[in-house]
Amino acid sequence: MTERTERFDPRTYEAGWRERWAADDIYRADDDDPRDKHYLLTMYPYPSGDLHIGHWYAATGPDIVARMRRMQGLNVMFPMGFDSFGLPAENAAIDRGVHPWDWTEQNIDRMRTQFRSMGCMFDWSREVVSSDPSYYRWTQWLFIQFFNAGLAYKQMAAVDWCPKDQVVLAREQVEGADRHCWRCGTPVVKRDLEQWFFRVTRYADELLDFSKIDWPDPLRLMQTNWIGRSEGSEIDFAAEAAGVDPIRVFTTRPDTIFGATFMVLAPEHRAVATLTTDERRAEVEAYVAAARRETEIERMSAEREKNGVFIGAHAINPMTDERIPIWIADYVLPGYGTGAIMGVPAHDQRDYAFAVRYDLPIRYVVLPPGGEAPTGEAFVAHSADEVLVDSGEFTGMAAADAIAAITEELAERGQGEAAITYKIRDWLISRQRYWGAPIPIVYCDEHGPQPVPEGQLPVLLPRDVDFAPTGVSPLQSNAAFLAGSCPICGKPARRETDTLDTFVDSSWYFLRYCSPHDETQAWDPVAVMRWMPVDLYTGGAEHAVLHFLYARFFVKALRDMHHLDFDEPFMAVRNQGQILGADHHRMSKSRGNVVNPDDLTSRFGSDTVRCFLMFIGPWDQGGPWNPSSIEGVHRFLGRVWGVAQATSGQPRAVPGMPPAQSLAGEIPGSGGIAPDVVTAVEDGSRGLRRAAHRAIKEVGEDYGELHFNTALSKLMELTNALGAARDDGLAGTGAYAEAVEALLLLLAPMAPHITEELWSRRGKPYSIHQQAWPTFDAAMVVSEMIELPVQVDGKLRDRLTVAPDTSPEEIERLALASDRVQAYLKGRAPRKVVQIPGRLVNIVTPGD
RNA sequence: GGGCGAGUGGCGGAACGGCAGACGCGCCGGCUUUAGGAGCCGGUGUCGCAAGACGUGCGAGUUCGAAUCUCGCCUCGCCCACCA
Repeated sequence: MTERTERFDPRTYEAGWRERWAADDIYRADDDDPRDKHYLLTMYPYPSGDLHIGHWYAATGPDIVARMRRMQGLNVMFPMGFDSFGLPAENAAIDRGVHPWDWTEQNIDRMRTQFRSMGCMFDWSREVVSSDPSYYRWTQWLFIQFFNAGLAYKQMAAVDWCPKDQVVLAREQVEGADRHCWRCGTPVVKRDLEQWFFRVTRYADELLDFSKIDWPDPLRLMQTNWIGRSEGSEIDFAAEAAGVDPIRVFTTRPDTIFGATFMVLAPEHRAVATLTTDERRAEVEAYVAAARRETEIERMSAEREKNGVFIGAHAINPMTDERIPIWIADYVLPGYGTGAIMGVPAHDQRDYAFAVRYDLPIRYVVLPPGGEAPTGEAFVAHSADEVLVDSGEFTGMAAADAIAAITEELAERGQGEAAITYKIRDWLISRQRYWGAPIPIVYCDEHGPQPVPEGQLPVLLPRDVDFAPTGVSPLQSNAAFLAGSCPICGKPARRETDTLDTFVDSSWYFLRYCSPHDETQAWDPVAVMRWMPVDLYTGGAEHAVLHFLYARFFVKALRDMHHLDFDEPFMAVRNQGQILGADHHRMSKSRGNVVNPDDLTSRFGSDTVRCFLMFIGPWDQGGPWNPSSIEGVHRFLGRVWGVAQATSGQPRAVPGMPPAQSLAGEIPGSGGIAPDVVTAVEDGSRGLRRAAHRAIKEVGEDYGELHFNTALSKLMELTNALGAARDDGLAGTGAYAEAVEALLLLLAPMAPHITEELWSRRGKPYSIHQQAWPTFDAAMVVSEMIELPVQVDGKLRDRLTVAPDTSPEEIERLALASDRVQAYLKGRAPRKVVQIPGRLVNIVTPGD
């Protein structure tokens, strides 16, 4: 008889095991553990109030890997914390009158509890909270290091301003064609403000080098495009007016210089004021003023018609010695290149449109060999066989060669040089809001901006402020906070009231995890040497040009300041996909499509939710929420529950079979099968063992590659094989026990509770999560007989069942002997026989 | 406008250039159950009684053999976008 087991009800055991794991501290990562370290990191979340299903999705993947690596004998650190500075806390305070401190603390408490219900192996003893003074003290210390190294500076600049959030934004935080705020979606405007920056641009070149790290291609590509390196030349165009400096332009196509028939300056270009002639001045000033008033959206729109104003002055084309008019136009951006261009309408679409509108000459100077100048459009091809025409001594030269030759010629004359330009700008880090780390600077009337002495850190964020957004920092409303003193002369000095961008906090939290309780330094160098760099970092791809860029910059800058001795923070990065709402939109409270995991776990238990999330599809893909198959995953765990507790089985409808019980104990379990036992049972147990060993091989590989969906499908196959084996009377045999134990160990990372429960019920030692990962026997993985497809002209026509070591000659003989093959050959000899060992045979007919 | 990625059953999705559709959902049939639910067994790409034919967005190509590689289209998604 199949014995009765208790009904499968995860609610009876899940919470109990979680409590025991926490009490026993089994996930603590010990600095002194002699085994090899493995640092697994998943992005710490913003404590928005409730854990949603996306948090589960993001955390379960790396948790599975962490658990497997631990079972494989590595000393795993898998920490968790909270990115707890930021605007939502402040907005909640404004909307609901809760103080940001309290709002944040309540949310963290709540989310910590919810996180624990997932059964993830986070080492909570290492938790960091970025809004805690014990953390931001060191964020401030880091700012001072950057300041002292010349990597933090304050400058007046035209910056992006979000009118709704009343705060400046970094360039990376302005998104989309309509230039909107990354947080609230409001279109940004330009403002001239004095702001703090980190000098990211100094690291532009090194940030382009991904050779030491294993990151997803799309991520590397996005960063590369964002950094936007362009190689070209800077060229001086002499101004016609006497006593005026030449105007320098940047171009990637110096080979087209003979076609430069005008010059365009950005309206903000500093030469505009001196070059503009008196009769053009009124119009020019009006245009400049209008350009400054316009929003970024209006200015940057590509669809917009080009417009500009002639400033009355002329420059000299250094190659043709022609006089060319100087214009200003807002399609030339002040912050890129030199803020000035040579207008080559024949070879640039924008210049072409501008020239057509203002009737400027268009001269084609680079064409395909033997080609003719197009009419009505610019020729912007970049193929290698373009050739210069009408270009003086360079006529006939290939464009690629001309780029170097013309640049060299200009360099010899002292009128230009090869140059590299980047799109990336320095990182704007100051914010005019309350809930962030105060920038540790004081302003002395005599000594200017001075860093707060390190011994006086942290500069505490005062509780008592009016944080209604007014466009100036709320900290200005607190007189006591404002009153600092100059570290040089001791006289009263006003404190900086801007706070740091929260991306500064997250640019180093992975370092703090290494020694989170160190009160004397940002990190203990020994601990950082022990744990860093991160072996695998997982998180959402939405941070591609934000956090990933900043964190790399931090590590490289700190290395150059001799605070770190490695180049890259994250050796491998993988992005999980996003779980969308059932309506295929991003989950958001306003859409009402947010899925709350608490409801699901109370119905199905945490294991089912974990497995279901991993089964949805490829982890890096995500997808819309569709809970219809969660029942199937729950049923699977129910089958695991059943097969793992079967100690004997009744052969089902197999006439003439001896009772299964009689076999129990006779089969030692490692291949030594009693010779006289019924063949069917022998085959069954060998097949079961093969299934188990295959699963060990493949599930381990899949976990390592983060292919959780296929790993689970293979665990389902093993479970189904166990179910069939039980029904064939194999429960109680050694092979059966081996397969059940393999199943439990392999499933443990994904479903930690049920496997612990079943492991314990089998009388195995606590904890399954501290057992060694199973190993497979390669010989066990191969089948005794394989089925070989036989194709005729690439189409499947028959199958052969042969031993894996059958010779090719024998396989060919068997294949040609097939009636079905002969039906297509019609007595002729094959033209060719293709064999892929172990895979298939293809017989090519002579054809008609 | 530029770049990147993806198109496979009713659905989520499998498939080192080698048996397309693993695994699961759903559906159909059966067993069990007073019923509902749950469970178990079998079936399930399309057309066809069958033999068989046809099938991975469309069209070409490479190959003995293509979902997979190449080229050209179409559709969807993401990123960047007057970056000289």
